[in-house]
Amino acid sequence: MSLVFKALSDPTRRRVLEMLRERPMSAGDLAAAFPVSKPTMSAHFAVLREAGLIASEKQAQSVIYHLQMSVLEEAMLGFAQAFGWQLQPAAKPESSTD
Amino acid sequence: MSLVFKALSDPTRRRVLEMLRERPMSAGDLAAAFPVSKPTMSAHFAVLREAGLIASEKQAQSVIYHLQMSVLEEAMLGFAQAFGWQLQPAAKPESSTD
DNA sequence: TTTGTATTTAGCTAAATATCAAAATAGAGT
DNA sequence: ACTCTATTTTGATATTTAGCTAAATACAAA
Repeated sequence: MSLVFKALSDPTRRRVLEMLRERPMSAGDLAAAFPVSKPTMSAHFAVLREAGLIASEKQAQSVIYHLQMSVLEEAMLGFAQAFGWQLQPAAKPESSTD
Repeated sequence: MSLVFKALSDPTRRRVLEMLRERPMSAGDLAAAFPVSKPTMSAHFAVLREAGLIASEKQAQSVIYHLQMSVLEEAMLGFAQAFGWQLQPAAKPESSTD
């Protein structure tokens, strides 16, 4: 749980999670969306991975990251419970179905 | 929001919040519940205070801390919303009414 | 005003974190 | 076997963090 909150304490990493909520994305595509170097982004991915919040699969040269929604949910549920809140998990977002 | 998650990333600080959910407590009483020095606890209180999660009032020699539930709620609501969850806030816990 | 109790600040160390540029690795394609 | 592209690792530096002891502050009480 500490690892999850630590991971969430950085705005870049929170934004990465939000982006991955829409769809899986490659490390490069994610990195391109932020004003920091690719090695720095790689380190952020590592923090998220170690917290269990994202997972990766290799696809040709690329590394595709995807959100592990269940881990995020469990951490939030666990915490919410300690404060007597109820959290109802969500439907997946529509990937701009226009 | 980053400050809140940063504050929550330490188990001692999370436990402090849980204890303050039951009732306001003095710095000393809180400190006595953890196996670290009082200055260390004071630093934890400062982190929680800067995140807005607790507030203090002076009472004679003591400093009484209390939870700012609304700040915690708002941070959680904000985050939950970004992931499409619903969070319903809670009743205050019974302070062992036996 | 001296003493005692409660809490914080100061000053320190060790470990962790965030960032970068440069080098290394992994795969595909030529 | 090269060469390109994508990503991570390495090595360096700066900052932050968690912890400690000792000193300072705040207030009450004697």
